[in-house]
Amino acid sequence: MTEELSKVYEPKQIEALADEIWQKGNYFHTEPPAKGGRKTKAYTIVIPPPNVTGALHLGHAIDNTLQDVLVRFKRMQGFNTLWLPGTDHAGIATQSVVEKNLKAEKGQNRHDIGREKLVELIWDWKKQYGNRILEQLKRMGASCDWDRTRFTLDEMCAKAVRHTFVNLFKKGLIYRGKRLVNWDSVLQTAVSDDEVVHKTVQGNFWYIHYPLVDPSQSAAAGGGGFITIATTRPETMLGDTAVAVNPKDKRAKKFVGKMVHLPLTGRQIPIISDDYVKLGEGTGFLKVTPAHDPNDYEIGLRGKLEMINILTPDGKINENGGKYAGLDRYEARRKIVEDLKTQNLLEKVEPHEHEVGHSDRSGDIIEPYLSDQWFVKVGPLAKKAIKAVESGKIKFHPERFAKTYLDWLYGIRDWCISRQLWWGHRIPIWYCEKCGHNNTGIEDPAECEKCKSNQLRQDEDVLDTWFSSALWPHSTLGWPEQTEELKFYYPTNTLVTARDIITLWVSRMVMMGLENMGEVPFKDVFIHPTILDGNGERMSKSKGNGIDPIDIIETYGADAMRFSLCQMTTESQDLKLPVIKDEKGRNISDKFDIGRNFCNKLWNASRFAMMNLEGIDFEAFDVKKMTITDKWILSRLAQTIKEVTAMLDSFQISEPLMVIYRFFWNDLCDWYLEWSKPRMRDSAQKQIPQNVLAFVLDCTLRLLHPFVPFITEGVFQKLNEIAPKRGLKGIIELGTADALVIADWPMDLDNFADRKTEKQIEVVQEVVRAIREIRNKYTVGPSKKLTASANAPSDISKILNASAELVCDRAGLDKFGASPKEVKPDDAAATVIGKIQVFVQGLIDAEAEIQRLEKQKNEILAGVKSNEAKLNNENFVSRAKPEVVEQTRKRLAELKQQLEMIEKNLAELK
RNA sequence: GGGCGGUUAGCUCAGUUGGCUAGAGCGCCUGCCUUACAAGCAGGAUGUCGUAGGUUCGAGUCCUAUACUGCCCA
Repeated sequence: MTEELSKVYEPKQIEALADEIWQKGNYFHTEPPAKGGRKTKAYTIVIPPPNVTGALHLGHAIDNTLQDVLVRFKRMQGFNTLWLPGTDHAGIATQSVVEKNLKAEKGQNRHDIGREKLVELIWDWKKQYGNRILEQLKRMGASCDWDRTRFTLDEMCAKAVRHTFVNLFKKGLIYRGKRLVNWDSVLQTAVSDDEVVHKTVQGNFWYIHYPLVDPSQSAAAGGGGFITIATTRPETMLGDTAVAVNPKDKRAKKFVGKMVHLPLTGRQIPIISDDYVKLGEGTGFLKVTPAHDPNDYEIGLRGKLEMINILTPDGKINENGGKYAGLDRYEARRKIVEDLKTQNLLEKVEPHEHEVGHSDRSGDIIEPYLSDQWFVKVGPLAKKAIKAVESGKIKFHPERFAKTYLDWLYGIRDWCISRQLWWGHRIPIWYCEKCGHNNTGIEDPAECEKCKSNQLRQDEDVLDTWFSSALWPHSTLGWPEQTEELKFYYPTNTLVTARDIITLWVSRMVMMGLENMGEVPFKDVFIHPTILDGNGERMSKSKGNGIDPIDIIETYGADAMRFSLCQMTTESQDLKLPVIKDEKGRNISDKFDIGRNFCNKLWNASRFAMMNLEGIDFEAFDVKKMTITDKWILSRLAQTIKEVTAMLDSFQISEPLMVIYRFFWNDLCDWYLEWSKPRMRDSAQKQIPQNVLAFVLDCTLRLLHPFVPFITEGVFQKLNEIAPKRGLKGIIELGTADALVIADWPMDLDNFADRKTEKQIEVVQEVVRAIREIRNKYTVGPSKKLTASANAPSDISKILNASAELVCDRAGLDKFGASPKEVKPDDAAATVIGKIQVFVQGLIDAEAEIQRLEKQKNEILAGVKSNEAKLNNENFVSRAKPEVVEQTRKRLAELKQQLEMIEKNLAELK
């Protein structure tokens, strides 16, 4: 027996209830047909694996809510639906968390305890905290197949990584080379371009004289025996191997081929020409430090210059820096500037604001650093990835993001995949100490494949985390094994993510998916907005403007959070969420009110239904006894189902939700429920509205379930108890299900679409609203019954008279009637809507009435004028589409008629 | 420097291929504790659609320029 539902929506209770049902039924788990799973088409999403070190933030909340909406929608549509969860080992982030703890707790660094011990500690940490974020996702209602949870460092993924590396290496697509990388001197590792954040800092331009070896050259040109260069990093001069000028620079080009003394070093370096030097910028002379600047590096390659590395891995000057060796690079800068000054080689110092790369991880200034790294030659892979999008095999939603992806791939550079870390997939390369050969293999080699020596040393580095993330859609399904899962669920269908990792992750998954599987990893890429605070700034811990989704769930409920997030997810780029502090000092936002209010309304409408469905009997329903309101709500429902289904299929989120919202609130609650109240109390006719209501509510719950799963599941369970069989006998019967999560998505109800009935109800609603407006103007209390009548053309009068009861009920009348001959009673307030005049009796206050009518008159007059202006314009009449002209004529005629009626009423009052 | 967006009510946002008096939610004002819901009900007010040009019978919508703002890339 159903217990009374609580008066106010209590999210905690219903979340626990729904969660229990889902867990018991194991509904999120799925198997491919070959292993006994549903024999329908597959629908697959792989989660963008959150960082194991992370806690849930609103970015995750929206990303995963949207995935869940799609997954629940598809599951209900009958697809064999898999949402595969997991986390990412996040190389640097995780290692530095554990290193920090080690430092704080024991004062040790990683070298003190060694590689093996550190990795062990990180695994311990992962075991303890690694599932936290997944647990948080569960609280949001994420319907992932938790049995298939993966980790980028687990055995399955590691195997895929190993195979990929070996294959690419054997194809010659992985190579080792000296390259300039972004060097983090604190973490002592290369970091990728994406881990470098550029910040504007206040620095200087130091103008330095480089004396010419043969000063007569300069004298001939009227110079002082030196050239001047300007630099923001004077210490790098220790590694200069040339000075470059633009070949078109008339003033400077005569120096090309000459030599200058490099101050403080005793070296001589040539002056060369290179197009990179911009004309008319700076002094015209550019110092070239190929080992410590990316542009200089390119110049160095072109000019075959020597590359001198002057830094140690921890950011000090090395032995190539002569007497500055051993100094920290900034200490060296100071000393060098000082020395230049004493030698009279420093011309001037100018303050200069410029962009400097900082490490996202340590905050240290990034040094371009020449070192041995492993690279993927991405050219051939990128080509295929470009084609996949250009050919339409992969589609971005919104479309414009394809450009971000393509632009990046067009200009792609080789991908540095080695990281000087201990946490990650160790690079499977073994150097032969004897012959120097690089060995690799699926199995660890015991001897050099070339010289058979057993003196092998494995590369110390690990792979970039993105290397394993790039394999995510197929590695998690078992590749390189041809598992049933891989065969059935790959390629996946939709990838849902934010735009900031289109290049880093999306493109790499496409490249690797095509390489390993010969097939794209997914067909649709759904890019959703980024959540910002009220000032349009990204939320972050350091700014203190972040909202913790768990706080929102505690305060408003998970459904309310999901509703609000979905309601805000439009195609616009960003999503601003003004942040306020609650009484506990937590960051929240009143934007979540909308979700909470909606859930409360849904809860109460459901309570109403439960209270009124006592004794419902499917068999007692009789189609012939349906009234206009029944037909109307069914027609509205049919339209809603149609729109919502189409919109969800095209990755719209906010709009379908608002379509249901309006149907549920403005049609079902505001009108149908009210109109059905008296019928429900009448045992002779209650079976009709009861069955209609149970049916409509059920369908509404199904439509809403992807968005607000907990509350809909909870109500659905109650509905199962009180009205086990739902539908309209003789027309339609709803499939029953133990749980809403696996119930069928509402089918098309095209047979119920009834435009004529909807029109009739619209007329009734308009009349009711007109009467209510008058009631309000005259401040008539809700319990006071009034009498009203209407003058309307006979067809409309017929409709109104047929529905007089409906008008009376909603407008608070005891009597209502309409006819084409109806005249305004003397004591009546009057108003006009379209062709209808409505008279509300017993309410005459000439003053107020005149005021009201004057206002209405002015509104209509404005319409008359604008329409007249159009029709008086000959060009409009001759060039606009005939139907538009016709419409305008009709409209004008109607407005004029209304105006006439109002003026007549006014005249009578004056 | 290159690319992609945004600018519509006090706030957050809709506005499909140009076409009735530009919409929603929140907030605001008025009146209601009407036996599902005050997290509610009924009604109301609120906009020179960033600016300037242009195309068109007609522009929030298309084109050009410009301002402010955000993000990505170099």
